[in-house]
Amino acid sequence: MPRPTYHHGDLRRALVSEALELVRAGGPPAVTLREVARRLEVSPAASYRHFADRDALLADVARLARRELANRMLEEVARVADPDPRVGSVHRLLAVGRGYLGFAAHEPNLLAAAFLPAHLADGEAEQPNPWHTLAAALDELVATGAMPSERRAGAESIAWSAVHGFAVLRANGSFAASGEPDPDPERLLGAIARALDVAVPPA
Amino acid sequence: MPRPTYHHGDLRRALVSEALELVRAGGPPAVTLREVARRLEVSPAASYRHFADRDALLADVARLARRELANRMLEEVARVADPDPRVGSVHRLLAVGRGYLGFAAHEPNLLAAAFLPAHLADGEAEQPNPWHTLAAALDELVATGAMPSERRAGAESIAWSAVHGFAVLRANGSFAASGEPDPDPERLLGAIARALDVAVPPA
DNA sequence: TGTACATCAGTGAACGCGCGTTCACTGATGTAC
DNA sequence: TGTACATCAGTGAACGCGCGTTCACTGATGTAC
Repeated sequence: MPRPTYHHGDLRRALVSEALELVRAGGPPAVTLREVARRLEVSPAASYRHFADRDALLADVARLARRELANRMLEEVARVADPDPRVGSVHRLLAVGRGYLGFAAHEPNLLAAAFLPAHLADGEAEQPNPWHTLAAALDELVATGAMPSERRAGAESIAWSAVHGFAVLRANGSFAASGEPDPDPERLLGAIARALDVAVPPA
Repeated sequence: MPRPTYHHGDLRRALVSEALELVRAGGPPAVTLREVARRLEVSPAASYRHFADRDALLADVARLARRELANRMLEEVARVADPDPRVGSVHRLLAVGRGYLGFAAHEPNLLAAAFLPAHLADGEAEQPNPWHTLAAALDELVATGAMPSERRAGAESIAWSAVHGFAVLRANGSFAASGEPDPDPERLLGAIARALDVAVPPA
């Protein structure tokens, strides 16, 4: 059935979300303007009414992917209910990492897309933002005394590296190929806490 | 000047090494059979005398990249001269990580290529091998008492994740984009040691 | 040492493909009066 | 409320491109006698 009207209504949004589906299934290289148009039953030239070129479309996909990642992290954080501020702050840090790893496990291609270039307009900030979510959790650790303040500087890059590397290596099958078939994400989170001198309270 | 003889002499090796140069400059997608042939001044069909298809060529490139990575790690390990076995074992672990990070910094595209699928024949093992190099360093730590043996299980995935994530995030500009412009690799290595409960002796 | 011939490693032309992008166009929408 | 017209968001055909791969071929090499 052809769409009822000549005009689509919300083609821009439809293009981005169809592109996101293609990424989900086949990674960024799977996004072609022609395939997106085909799925939307629209001519290949139609997308040029809304995006300058393929890269501009992908940039929007990347933003969406980053937003989904950050949301996933925040959901996991919101789950933490411990009333003690210090204990809670530790569990919130772990939750941030857990959200990242969970997202990566369910949507490996979306994680890859999140690292595509951004095309941000000047002064524009992405909200919510994975990096800031991590930074906030680390700040809270210092505030509650769960992490020594000397460990704060550069802590983002340590935590992020560990979690990201784990996600990538698991996704591309490197662990499996190396005889470490299925490493435990919780163990990695514990290792990160140790690296930051954060004492993990018993759950 | 056309090559002196109709036959090339060692086209297979030439194909792989030219492909490796293309990867070095532009990553795996930059490898096309036609471009490789062009640079070697050989017809596009010539490569089919030596490789079943493009993937088979890339698989060989991947092996070479892995070997270069492992060699870089081993070079760094060989630099460690500390006579004390315990102290030496710690420095050798750090050297393994330093080799990985150095390789990644100098050849980001080769690191990516190292993770392409392998096409290993049955029972064939790659030697030297990045994973085994890391595993050996960890074994040595336990043997010298520098790392508690309870930390040994799963230690590869922790160390590898941190180092790989750091390499990838630095290469794709994520740190820079997040306001952490230039995190210190040595700091990361220290964090890994802490995560594994390895006491780092003063250098 | 010389010749016949099988094998090997190249050639060059062609195939079909899907892509991004441009172009002149047209149908639908919305605004001014 | 109705009509004229500008604007907007699509169409469809075409462009040029570079790719992987196949095919019948041919020049060079090496082996048997």
